[in-house]
Amino acid sequence: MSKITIRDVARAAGVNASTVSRSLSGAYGVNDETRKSVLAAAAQLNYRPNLIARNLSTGRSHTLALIISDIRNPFFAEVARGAQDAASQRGYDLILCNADLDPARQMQYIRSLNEKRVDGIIMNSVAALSPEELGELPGYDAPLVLLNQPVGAKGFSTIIADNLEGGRVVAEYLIRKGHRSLAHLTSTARHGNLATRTQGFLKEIADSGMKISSPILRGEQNQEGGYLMSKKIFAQYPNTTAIFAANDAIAFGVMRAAMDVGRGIPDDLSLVGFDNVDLAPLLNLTTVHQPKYELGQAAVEMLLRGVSGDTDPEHRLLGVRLIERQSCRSL
Amino acid sequence: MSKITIRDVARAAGVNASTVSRSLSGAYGVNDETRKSVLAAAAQLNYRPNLIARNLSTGRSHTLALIISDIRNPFFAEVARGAQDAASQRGYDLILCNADLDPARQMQYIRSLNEKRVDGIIMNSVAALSPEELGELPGYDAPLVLLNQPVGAKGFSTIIADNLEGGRVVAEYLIRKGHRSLAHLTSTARHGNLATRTQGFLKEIADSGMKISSPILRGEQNQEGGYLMSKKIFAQYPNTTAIFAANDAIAFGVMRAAMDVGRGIPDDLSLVGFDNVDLAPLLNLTTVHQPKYELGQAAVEMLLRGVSGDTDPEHRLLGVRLIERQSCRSL
DNA sequence: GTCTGTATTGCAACCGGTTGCGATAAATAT
DNA sequence: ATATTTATCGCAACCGGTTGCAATACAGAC
Repeated sequence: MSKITIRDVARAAGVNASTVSRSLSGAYGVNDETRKSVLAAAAQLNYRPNLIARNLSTGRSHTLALIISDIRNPFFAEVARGAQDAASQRGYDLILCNADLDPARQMQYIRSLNEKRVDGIIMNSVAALSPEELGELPGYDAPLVLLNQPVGAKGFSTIIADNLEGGRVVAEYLIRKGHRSLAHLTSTARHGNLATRTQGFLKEIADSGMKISSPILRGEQNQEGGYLMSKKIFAQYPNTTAIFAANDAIAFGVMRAAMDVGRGIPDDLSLVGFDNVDLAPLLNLTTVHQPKYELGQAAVEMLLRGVSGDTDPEHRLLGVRLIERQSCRSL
Repeated sequence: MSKITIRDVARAAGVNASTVSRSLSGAYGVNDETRKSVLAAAAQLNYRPNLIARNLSTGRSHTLALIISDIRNPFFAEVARGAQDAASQRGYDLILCNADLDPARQMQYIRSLNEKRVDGIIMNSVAALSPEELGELPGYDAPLVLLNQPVGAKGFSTIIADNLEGGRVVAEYLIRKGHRSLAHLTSTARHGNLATRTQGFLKEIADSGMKISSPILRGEQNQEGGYLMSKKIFAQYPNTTAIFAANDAIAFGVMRAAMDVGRGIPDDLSLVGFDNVDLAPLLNLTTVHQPKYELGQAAVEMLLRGVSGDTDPEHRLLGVRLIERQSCRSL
């Protein structure tokens, strides 16, 4: 169809291709009248620039990429939306990549996206990468912003919510409510994000100076995992009065398990989640709100700062806050 | 960094750039030994092909795009995941676009994606487009697959779940359970997808030959909308025994409203949703399952069939099924 | 009237691949 | 031994833009 090139327009307007290019880009150095006639010719022919050609000569693709584990996780959906909005607003497109926490696939995406000359990449969960893989990262051109990565000395920009503070406020809240037999449901300690919440939680308990029990269980970080871990808690620590789930998905699993065994929330069990996903309000779950949309948005901003030449890494820590609903009671 | 071009490799291997190109692409017509040495030189120099350059000469970008309203809608997240998996498997990347049902933004994306020479576009909800905008669509190069679009004579491929049948089975189910005072909560009749569910629902009621009331309320197609419409139902049609929500989000709003006024589900009110999103099982919502992942997957397959030259439009209707949980009771 | 300065536009190279065609050499046919 | 086929590889154009530099024209300055 539209195989009209800049030279076709040039011929129609009776000028050189370079003049057309300059007219279209609004560059200084072209007479107003010629520009008018060029634009007219372009409109007349229904000319559409070929951005691939432009990208080749300018070296920028005006495309960013987001590598996450799974877009079906509402947390990432919200991040993706923030990122796409920010990108779109600045004239960039966003490529979506689901890597399922598989390091090999993450690296595969990194490689192919670099060959495609994307202008920047936002990547989640580098924690699972091997040292060799991490070492490979700086060899690529596209600037990288690490999402949900604790500040490291890796030379990359990072952005993350304040998980430490988040864990802390949960402990503070539950203690204030009079709970002394807590339990914490989380995932592998290698998952830095969740591990930091655990740290903040335990530190506040220790700092309180009170005698508080808080066994930690580890399982899958989803509903199913929460369900299974809860069952263990009910069996092994039957007098637990409050559970801190490391994310809302786990908390939902706790709810299901509690329903199964006839324990009501909050009457027979208090529960706090983390993330504040869309369903948390519906299920009346008290949880810690993470600024998910803002995470995606800010990640893009940092990336584009990197694109325009600013190269020294930046680290942002976004605030969190406890959203109190009706899943906890005072003892 | 990696500004090593195919000519650098050529120089290192002592051959012409064209030979390098052929060696790399595995094309017929290059001696095994020279290929070996070319590959060795490429590896040695850590050569990475520039796909932008390749795209320019071959005319394909190996990139697809998905235009939806909002990725935060779990329905679209699932579709997106299916689409991205299918694309990735075939060596394509997927650009994500959120257009919020805004026709102007949809068209803006279409235009810019075409300038970027994407190889195909999957688009949701063309219903809102004006006739002029619809008329503009065929002027573009990238093949288009319309998602959730009733089969039309527009010359585009379409893919959609069987909403008519979905609406029908809900009516059949509720009637069989003994309900005679129904209510249907949906959105604007201009939304084709939901409208078709309504059609199927009403037709089955009519076909049943029984005396059944079923007022229809229209509002926003989200939790908030469901909440508000439920309140109206409770006020205006207090003896309604069952509600058919046109999607799960609306149904969740109904749940919240019911909780507010102290009506239990299913004891005091039966409820059926549509979509079977992730949380439906958790909330015990009986609903109609749509093959969301498969919709995205199949859309990509259709698109790639179009890319390889097959141009006649194809229409796929994917089956749905009622998932019975505990949100309805028999009267 | 000549000189210098500025605005406008064209020329041609370049971005980094791909590919049709021709040249060369080696292999096979006659 | 010569003619013809076949395999391999280089040359150069091409994809469709961008951009540094030179050329031209026209202005005002002297």
